[in-house]
Amino acid sequence: MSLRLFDSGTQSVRDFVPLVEGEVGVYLCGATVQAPPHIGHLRSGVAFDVLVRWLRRGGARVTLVRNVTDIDDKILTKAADAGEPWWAWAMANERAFTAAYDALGVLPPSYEPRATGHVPAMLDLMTRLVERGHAYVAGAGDVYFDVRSWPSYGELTNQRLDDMVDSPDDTGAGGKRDPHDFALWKAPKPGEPATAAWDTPYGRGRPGWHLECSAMAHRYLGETFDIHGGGLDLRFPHHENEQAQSHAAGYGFARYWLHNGWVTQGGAKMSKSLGNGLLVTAVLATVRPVVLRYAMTAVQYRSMLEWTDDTLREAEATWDRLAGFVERATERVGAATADEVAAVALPAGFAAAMDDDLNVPAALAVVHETLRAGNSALAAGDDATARDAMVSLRGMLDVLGLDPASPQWTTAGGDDRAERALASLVAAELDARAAARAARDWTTADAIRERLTAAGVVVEDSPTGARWTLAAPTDTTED
RNA sequence: GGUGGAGUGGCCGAGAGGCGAGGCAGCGGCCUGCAAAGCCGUAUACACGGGUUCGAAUCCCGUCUCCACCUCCA
Repeated sequence: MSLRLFDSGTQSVRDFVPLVEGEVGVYLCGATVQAPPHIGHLRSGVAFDVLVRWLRRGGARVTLVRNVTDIDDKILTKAADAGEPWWAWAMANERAFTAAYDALGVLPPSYEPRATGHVPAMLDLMTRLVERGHAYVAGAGDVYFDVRSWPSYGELTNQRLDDMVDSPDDTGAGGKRDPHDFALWKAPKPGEPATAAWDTPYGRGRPGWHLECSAMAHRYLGETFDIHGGGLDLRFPHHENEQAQSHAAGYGFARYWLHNGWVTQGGAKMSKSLGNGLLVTAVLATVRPVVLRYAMTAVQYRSMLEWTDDTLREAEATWDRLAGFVERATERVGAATADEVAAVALPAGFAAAMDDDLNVPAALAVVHETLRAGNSALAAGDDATARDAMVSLRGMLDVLGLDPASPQWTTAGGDDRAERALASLVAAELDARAAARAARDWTTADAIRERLTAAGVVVEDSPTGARWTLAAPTDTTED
C-alpha cells in the first residue's frame, strides 16, 4: 500500500519511510555543464521528476535539490579550446540543460546550487575531514581523502579496496598515500586560468567533484536526508566517495540511494565519450517534446532504455491515442479543472504499480485499460462514464508529467491568431464537404478531404459531425 | 582480478512458480458512402542444457552471449 523503492545501497527493495513524516528531501546529481545535454542526461531528470510527482501526489512536501557542477577539468579545457571564459562556457551549457528540462516538463527543483557558489561550504567539510584525520594535504592546494583511514570505504558499492584495479594515471602520483585516495581540492594545473582557483588554508585550488555534492547536500538538506539519486554510472566512484567523506565527517547522509538506468543503443550506453549521444535539441527538431518525454517515461527507471529507430514513432502513436481520447472526451463532456485532476482518486492498480518501485510500465497498463473503457463509453454515448474515465486518465498521466490537457503541452505560445484563422478556414472546408456529402457527391467530398489531408489536417467523421486535428509533425520515415 | 546488470513473441517492454501485463506493427471483423478515429478478436514468447515440482519464463546446477563500473560520465 505504501511506497517501496529499490535502494542500491542495500541492493534491496525497502519500504520508504521518510525521516520526517510528510516531508521528503531528495538530492539528485545534476549536470556537469561541459556540453549540451543528450537524451541520456534527460532520462535522469525525467525519472526523478516522476518520483517527485508521485511523492507529492501522496501528500508529501518534497524538497528537491539538483546541483550544477559548473567547474571541472573538461569545462576548463573545452572552454580554453573554444577561446571562451570557462564560466561563459558553463553558463551556456547550463542554459541548454534548463531549456531541455523545461521542454520536457521536468518540474524545477527547489534549489539548484552551483558548485562555484558553495566554496565556503566545501571548505567547512574539508576542514572537518582534515581535523578528523580523514584527509591530508599532499602539496599546496592538493588535498586528498585518505581512503585507508575509513574502514568502511567501498560499502556502498560492495567493493574492497584491495580488489580494485589501480587506475593508470592514479598510481601514487601527486603525493597520494594510496592510489584510491581521491581529491577534495586540486591545485591549478599549468595554464589554467587564475579565476578557476580559490584560496584555502591548504593552498590555492579548486574543488574536487565529490566534495561539491556532499557539501551542497549538507547545506540544503542537512546532515541526514532521505534520498540521493543519480545515474547508475555515478555509483562508483562518485557516490561511494560522497558517502565516505560525509560519513567520515560525522554526517548520516543519504538513507536511500536510487540509480536510474541508461539510454542504450544496441545494448551499449549512450555517452559523450562514445560519441553516440543524441542531442536533445536534435530530437526535438523532429518530434514534439511530449513524445520524447513519453518515450523516456514508459520504461521502468532502473531498466536500460533501448533506443531504436522505432522508439519515437511508437511513443508518438501511443501518445496520440491518449491525447486524442482526452480531446474528444473534453469536446463531448466538458473540460475537467486542474483541481479535479489533482484530487481524483486514482485506480488501485495504478497506485500499486507506482508504489512498487515506480513501475511505470505496469501503471501504464492501467492507463490503457482506462483509455479503452473511455473510448467505449464515448462510442456508446455514455457521457458520465466517459467523463470519469477522462478525469481518471488525466490524473494518472499527470503523475507521469504527461497530462495531455496540461498547459505544459497545450499552450502554443500566447499568440493564437494563426490558430483562429486556420480553424475558420478548416471549418469552411468542412461545411462545404458536409454539403457535398449530404448531396451524395462523394467525389467533391473526397477531394476536399484530400486537400485538407495534404495540408496536414486529419479529418474524422463522427455521428455528431466532422472534427479535425493536425497530423503529427514527424513524417514517419520509412526505414 | 573485483563488483553489478541483462538475454521475453516482428519491435519496445512488465512480470518472477499455476488464469498468455501493456504498447507499437501485422492480420480478421464491426462501424463508415469510402476513409480516419474507435471498438472486438487474433501469438503454441520467455538464450541453451540438465534438475526440483502435480506444475518453471519464474527455483537449483551448469553453459553461452552481451553490457556496465573499478579513470570523466545521467
